[in-house]
Amino acid sequence: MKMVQEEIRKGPWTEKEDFQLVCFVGLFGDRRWDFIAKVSGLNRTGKSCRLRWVNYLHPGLKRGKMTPHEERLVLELHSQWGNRWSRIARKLPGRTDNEIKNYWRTHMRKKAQERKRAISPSSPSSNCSSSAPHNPKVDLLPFSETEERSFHDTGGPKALAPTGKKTEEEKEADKGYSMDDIWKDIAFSEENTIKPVYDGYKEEGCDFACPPNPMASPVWDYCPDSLWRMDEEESKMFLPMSDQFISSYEHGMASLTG
DNA sequence: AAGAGTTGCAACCGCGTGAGC
DNA sequence: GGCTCACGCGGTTGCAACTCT
Repeated sequence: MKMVQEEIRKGPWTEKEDFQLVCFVGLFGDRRWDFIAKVSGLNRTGKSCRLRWVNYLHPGLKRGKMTPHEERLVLELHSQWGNRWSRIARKLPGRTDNEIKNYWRTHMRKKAQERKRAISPSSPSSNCSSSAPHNPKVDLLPFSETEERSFHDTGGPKALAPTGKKTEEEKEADKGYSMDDIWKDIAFSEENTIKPVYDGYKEEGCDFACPPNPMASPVWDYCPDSLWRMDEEESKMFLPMSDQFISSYEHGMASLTG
């Protein structure tokens, strides 16, 4: 029993930590993160544990490149919802909000650069007349702000509807024109050439109905199925036994590596 | 081959929200 | 109703891997 509070660990996770986390999530579920962080013996915050689980260790995760279908879906949904990454992620089983966010940023950065290159040689200041001097991001916009496209500034088409109650998208729009609105604009212009492919994933939540992916978290191989069927009562028996997991991890590694 | 620049991704941070007291 | 705490989300950063010169 350690009496001295060790320093909270940060930075990249080790395989050992991953294994510990997977096991304890199996025992206690993926809700009580602070609790898991404490009892697991990982010197991590609950937040950090949750993030690691959601973005990397979750069994339903797909890994690897986005498929063209997924890419289109991201564009489509982003044009509807804006930067609601978690919401978008629910429509892409096996993809995380972080992954989609990263994809979007890098993808759109590229597009912006390409667009800039395409525009700049012939008309370096052609659309500057309508842009605010203190708002350089407007230079990237492929079109001036008009009512036709104003739904991007308000988070999507729904926001155009004159409803009494503000939708989440409307609230989002109240925040003003952010950097990401640029990406929205770019996406919107793409949208005109890309046919929507949204094919009716279940509306409610992410059910991870995708087939098990062999690329998904390797740590799962080490964790016995039976762990996942334990109820909380049973799991209490394992509470003080994080060291056991470590040794079983080492055993698992040893058997895998021969 | 080596250094500089770029890209992609994992992880952290800050804030908003909702549940429990 | 107000307070506290944990969780979830979106934005941002850091760094390893990759590409270019």
